[in-house]
Amino acid sequence: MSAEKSLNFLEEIIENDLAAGTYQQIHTRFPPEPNGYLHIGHASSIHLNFGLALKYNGKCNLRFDDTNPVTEETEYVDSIRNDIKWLGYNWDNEFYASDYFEQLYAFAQTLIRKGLAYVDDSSSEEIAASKGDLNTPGKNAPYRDRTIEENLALFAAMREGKYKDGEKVLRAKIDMAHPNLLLRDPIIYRIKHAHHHRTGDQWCIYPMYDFAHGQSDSIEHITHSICTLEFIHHRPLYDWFIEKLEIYPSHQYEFARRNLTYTVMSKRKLLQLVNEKHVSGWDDPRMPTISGMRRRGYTAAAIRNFCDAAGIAKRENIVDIGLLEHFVREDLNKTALRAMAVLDPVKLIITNYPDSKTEELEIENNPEDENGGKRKVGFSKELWIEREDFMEQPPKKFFRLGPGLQVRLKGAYIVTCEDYKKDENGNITEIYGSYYPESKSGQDTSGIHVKGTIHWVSVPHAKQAEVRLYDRLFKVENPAAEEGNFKSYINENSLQIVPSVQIEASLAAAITGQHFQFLRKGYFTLDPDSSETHLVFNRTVTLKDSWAKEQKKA
RNA sequence: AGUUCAAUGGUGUAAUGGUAGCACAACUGAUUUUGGUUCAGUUAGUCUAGGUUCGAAUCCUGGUUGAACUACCA
Repeated sequence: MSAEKSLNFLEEIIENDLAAGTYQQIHTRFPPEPNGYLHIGHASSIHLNFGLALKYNGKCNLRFDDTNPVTEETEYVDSIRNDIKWLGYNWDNEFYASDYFEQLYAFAQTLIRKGLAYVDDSSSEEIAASKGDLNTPGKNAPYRDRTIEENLALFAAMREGKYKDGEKVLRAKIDMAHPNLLLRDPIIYRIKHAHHHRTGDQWCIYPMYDFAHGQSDSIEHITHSICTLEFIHHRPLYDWFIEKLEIYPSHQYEFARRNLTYTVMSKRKLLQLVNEKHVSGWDDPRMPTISGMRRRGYTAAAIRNFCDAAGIAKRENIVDIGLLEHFVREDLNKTALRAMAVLDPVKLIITNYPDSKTEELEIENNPEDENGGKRKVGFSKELWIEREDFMEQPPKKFFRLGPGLQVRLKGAYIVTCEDYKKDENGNITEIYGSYYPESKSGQDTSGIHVKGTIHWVSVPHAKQAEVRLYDRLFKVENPAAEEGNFKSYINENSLQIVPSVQIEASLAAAITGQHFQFLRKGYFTLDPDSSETHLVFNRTVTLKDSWAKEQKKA
């Protein structure tokens, strides 16, 4: 009965391939370079590659594209593995491009033997100069016509470490006048006397991306090699190597990378934010990294649902961060335990409640979950309530406290505001009200109906915690597209620390990564910075607030 | 300027020559012991000019706009 979900262009290609019998089983791969942390864009690619394998009963490899020893580190490998698992995916095989260095070397020799590759002694500058430009064909290098034997010997000498970095390169012999600059005799091997995170000092020559990626796909019999749009110009080269090497014909398909409003996504820019201390690290809760979002309190399910809803296509895009937040709220609404916390406290004194009396009230943990159970919350004469829940001169539709106004205290009683006290600066210091004993939650016989319910924390029962409120990292929707440096658009108020928030006692038992909804205030999670004596909560996302909207209009 | 790719409500994404749909956002209203949730509803779109066709978002041609490509990065 359910409406059939439409296919994206890759699913269509796959279904056609499967139907035509081109493949019995599809095989995809997620191929990160271990030179940084994964972000929401990678999540999109992970969800795509692993999701396709799952949907079509295929396989998906994790392959680290580690062909540049100077940028890659084991630390990144570990974080990438961890993030993928956290997102809920398991790879069929874990491979490294560096596993294939010997094979890749042999492929290069094959190309030389076919007269399709040569060693070039030109400097980097000379190569760039002879490359031509978008409108000018390039010129052949003087070393282009060396004999096969000479090339073989020189390439072997390169491997043996006879030359310094930059002294020689191996180039594919294609066409220096090709309109696609990438086919103007691309460099396929370069000399780097550098320590590799896995192969150590075994090699001093390393294959370039173009000479490693397609061949790695081919070695692994990847059927659908999915990458982002900027590699579209590489596809002819990808195909050329496979054709000339006569190896398993993997195919490359490109989709548009996922951009989000109010953030940046390029690794280079994210690295700058980290290095220049605009954020506390890769896992700063404001970062669009998987680790940052996890710390912020986003759930893996929310991220997966987001990726699913946003879909994929081939056009440039920038998705509203609000869509991600929607799925975070949707997931957390179903699962997060409710609790009460007063961020900006002011005291409410219930004048007709006995001085020494306290009560243990039972309040539901999650109204969305019938089996969620209840918790005990202490109640007494003096309560903390939110400063913004009281107004001296309340407007028409203000359903909170003000002189003469009535509200229900969540899970407790209905109170009427009678009086309030101010200091010499006009700040409210105390609010006084009286309660109706017969209006107790769950056994209300008062017959009174109130429009508003507010949260509260009993003063003698309260614990304290630090709360970190996050706003968007940038002031503009698309910082990367703005004039000038993207960093000039950083929102300097993206982190607001509230050092002492009044929380209900049950929150003292919170554990890192646990999700809560602080009633009426938003979703929060315990930050790893917390200790036994000092609790720190991150605000994951606010609740939707139609009152705030109403006020904005006024 | 060359090459390549793309263009559907504010945003993202469907419709595969035959009723332009879905989600988010926005806006109404109802329900609500969270101004949350839930429910009902409203607004809003095929870049442009031609062509093919009984019929075009879809195919063709021109234009416009955007993106990518000139790293010994991936």
